[in-house]
Amino acid sequence: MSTAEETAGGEAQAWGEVTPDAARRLLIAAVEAFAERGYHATTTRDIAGRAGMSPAALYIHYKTKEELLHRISRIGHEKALEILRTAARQEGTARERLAGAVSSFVRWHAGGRTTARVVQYELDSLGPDARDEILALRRQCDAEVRAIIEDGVAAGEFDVLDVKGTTLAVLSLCIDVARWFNVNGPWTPDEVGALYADLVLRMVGVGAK
Amino acid sequence: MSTAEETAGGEAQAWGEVTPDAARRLLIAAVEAFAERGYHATTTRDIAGRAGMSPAALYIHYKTKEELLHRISRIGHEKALEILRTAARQEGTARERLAGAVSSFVRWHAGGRTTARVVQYELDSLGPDARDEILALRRQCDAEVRAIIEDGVAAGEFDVLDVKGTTLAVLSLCIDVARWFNVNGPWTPDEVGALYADLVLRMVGVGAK
DNA sequence: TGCCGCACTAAGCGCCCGCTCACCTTCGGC
DNA sequence: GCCGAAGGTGAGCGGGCGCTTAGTGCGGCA
Repeated sequence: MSTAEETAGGEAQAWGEVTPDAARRLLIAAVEAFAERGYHATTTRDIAGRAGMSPAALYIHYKTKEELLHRISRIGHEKALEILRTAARQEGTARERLAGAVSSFVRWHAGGRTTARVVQYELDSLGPDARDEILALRRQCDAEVRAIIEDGVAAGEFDVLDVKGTTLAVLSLCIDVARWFNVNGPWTPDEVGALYADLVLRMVGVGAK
Repeated sequence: MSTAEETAGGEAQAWGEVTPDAARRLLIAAVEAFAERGYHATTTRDIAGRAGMSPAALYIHYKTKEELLHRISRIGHEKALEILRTAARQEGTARERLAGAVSSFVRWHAGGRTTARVVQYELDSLGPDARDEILALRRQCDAEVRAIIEDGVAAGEFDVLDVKGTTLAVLSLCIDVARWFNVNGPWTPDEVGALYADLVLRMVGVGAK
């Protein structure tokens, strides 16, 4: 499970489930454009151009530009939730599960930074209904992490003052990786994942070892 | 110095240095609009309207819409740097200075969330020259925090694996407060500041009390 | 009092946006 | 061999954008 996740290679393989080939190319083009310039600064002409198509082709597969963002956000959040769920349901102590969850979650945000940036930072550009749907997924992510921390506290492994606040801080720390991580920077996604797992364990009161 | 910072009251008093009254009103209107909708989704008509003026009035005081964002970013980053510098130059142990820096930095991001959000998240909307200028200020913020952590390590107070990475994580954690903090949420800026100071001390290997 | 300068407005220019529509090509089924 | 559906294109629409310009009301000073 934890071996050949989505750590390796380009970020494109995650979109395999998007079925007509042209629709997938448009979606990937939109992810790149949104990540580079932001949703509002991206034009439909730019998206279609990156996908090698005319501007009108976009509207055969998607009703509006917002539908593209919605689809990207939902698929991305489902992937993030799956990563956290997989880690949370692993065998082992709360400490091992928390370290695993943080390192794989961070690896995803660093390695798939293009996608993660859109998913995590362009949420406000969605309409109210779509945003509510995504926020529900986000609450499930929060619940997974909180459950691990609560387990650790109940088992006497962790020493935490404020479970809710610490959960929020842990997620916030991981998510913000998408903002600052640079592929040409000094760290690999794996290194940041390991560093952050260590830092988070310290936050819940467990020494580095 | 550390008493009546900018903790109290509305976020407007920080802009006292912006001199013609109309220019200040436009700037505050721009901060609100950028924070709500983002830079690209905000129109100059909206900014002028919030300031109670006609669209054309904006161009008497600012050359372009981007100049507004530039001014906001520079003033905001100077304020952030001042907060960190003040905390770093306080008397006391590295532990006390780090806790003070984190709690006041977080208080600023939470209390002045509208401003902080624009300052921290709309950077990419600036042109290359303006962005470079702001990034220089940001590097100075990084240097202040890193200096405290290095002091703590040198004095044997802190136990840190990777000073550079930990510095980045600490700043990232604080900055991301501007993204999620909600004035109607369960915490006050002071509470988040205290919680985060505790979490950061744990990250550098110092127990809670 | 007369006039200048300046902050501000009403109107609008030129552009590019999201999106549409009439038409074209390809291709499997009978 | 013809036909309709699916997927694509070129041209262009209505509109709102950032920004400009000609003109207006008004306070200060000789």
